[in-house]
Amino acid sequence: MTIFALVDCNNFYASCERVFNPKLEGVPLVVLSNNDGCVIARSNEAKRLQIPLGAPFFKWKNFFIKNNVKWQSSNYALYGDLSSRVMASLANFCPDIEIYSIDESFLNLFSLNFYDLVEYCQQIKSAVKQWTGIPISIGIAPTKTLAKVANYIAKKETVTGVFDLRDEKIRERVLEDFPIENIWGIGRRNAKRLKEMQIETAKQLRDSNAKDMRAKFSVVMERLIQELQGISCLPLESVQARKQIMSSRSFGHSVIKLEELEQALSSYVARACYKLRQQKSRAKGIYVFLHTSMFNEKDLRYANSITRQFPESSNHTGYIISHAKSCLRKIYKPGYKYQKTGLMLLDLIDDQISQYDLFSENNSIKSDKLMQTIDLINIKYGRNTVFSSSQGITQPWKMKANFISPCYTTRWNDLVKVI
DNA sequence: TCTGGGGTCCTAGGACCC
DNA sequence: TCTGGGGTCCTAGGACCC
Repeated sequence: MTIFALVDCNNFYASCERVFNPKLEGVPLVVLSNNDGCVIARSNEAKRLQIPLGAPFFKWKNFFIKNNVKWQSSNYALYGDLSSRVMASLANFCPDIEIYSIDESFLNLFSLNFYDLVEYCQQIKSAVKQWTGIPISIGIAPTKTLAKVANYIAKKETVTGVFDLRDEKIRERVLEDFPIENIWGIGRRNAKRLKEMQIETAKQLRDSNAKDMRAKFSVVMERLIQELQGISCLPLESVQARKQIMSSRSFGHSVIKLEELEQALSSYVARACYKLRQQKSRAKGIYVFLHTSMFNEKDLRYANSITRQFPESSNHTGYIISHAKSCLRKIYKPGYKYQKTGLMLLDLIDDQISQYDLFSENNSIKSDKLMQTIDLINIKYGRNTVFSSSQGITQPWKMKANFISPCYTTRWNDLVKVI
């Protein structure tokens, strides 16, 4: 049996910015994507001003100034650190936890059912606020999909920030008013198809024939319908190693030269390989892509990609950089204004079971030690204290982040001083 | 000047095998 | 007139999520 709680941090990135900067409290606040491109998070005040998610900064800047909207570049070091603090706090209350994203967790509260769960969740909420400064909302229900619905209601319609959807009568009333496009797992495409079939509310979808819907859509839709009926199909999942690791960034300015593309790509490889080693995997292949801007109508466009298998699996930054660069040279064409390059590490396997190439001259034990040492130095003294020379020194292609907050919790020099 | 960066799962269809 | 019946693996593409 299961009783799920979905814990969701309210306006997470915006809330993180407020934790150490009280001036941002009570005013409309937005957080910008990499390169200060578009809005990716909004405080409630900003939502009330109808600023849409994805609003391009350069088009909205005047509006922001006029309406006294504050903005910040995104600061993932800060958000990642506050996220792990929130998750650690939650684990204190319920060890049965699945960290679903940077700002969401599912808890299985079944073994705590002897408590009044609504009251228990309110305790969780105030403890997390007190320990981390982050406001959260909690939805309780017998399935994950319903817990998502409950969370939605908790955010919109309650003062307490906790909503319980276990009671069938309450569920009936809520699902009746709940539009299908707000259901977890129904995207724009399927919402449109469902509406064409006169299915517009969660209740109508729940009462449709699951088997028929499976034939029309897929097994995903069948499971979703059962979840709405209160039959749990999606279990709490433990943390699994990623099956692929991606790293890419848009450039601060367009890039034409191959050498600069190589530097950028090498930096992304270094980042991806670090993540790869952290999850104790090796990659057997790589996918490299580059493209020009998709919005620019004046300049010539070009996009290409390439996939390559390695002769032996690896998590060695230097080895993978050399493959990535040779892939890049294959697809690079001079004369274009490139906007982005990146890579995906493919076919990841456990580093314990990897086979070394019998005929390779690489001394893997030695290079493993080297990588471990580099990682340790960079964890202790900050990212990129030691890096590969092919990443370049000046890095003219680097992203813009003109409005970034200090790394209050992860960099000694950025600690808040109390005077 | 200027528009993010990651991920997952499922299905259909082709190649190949016995 | 009239094509066997399984099975696996791989890939591309679609749909969705935060």
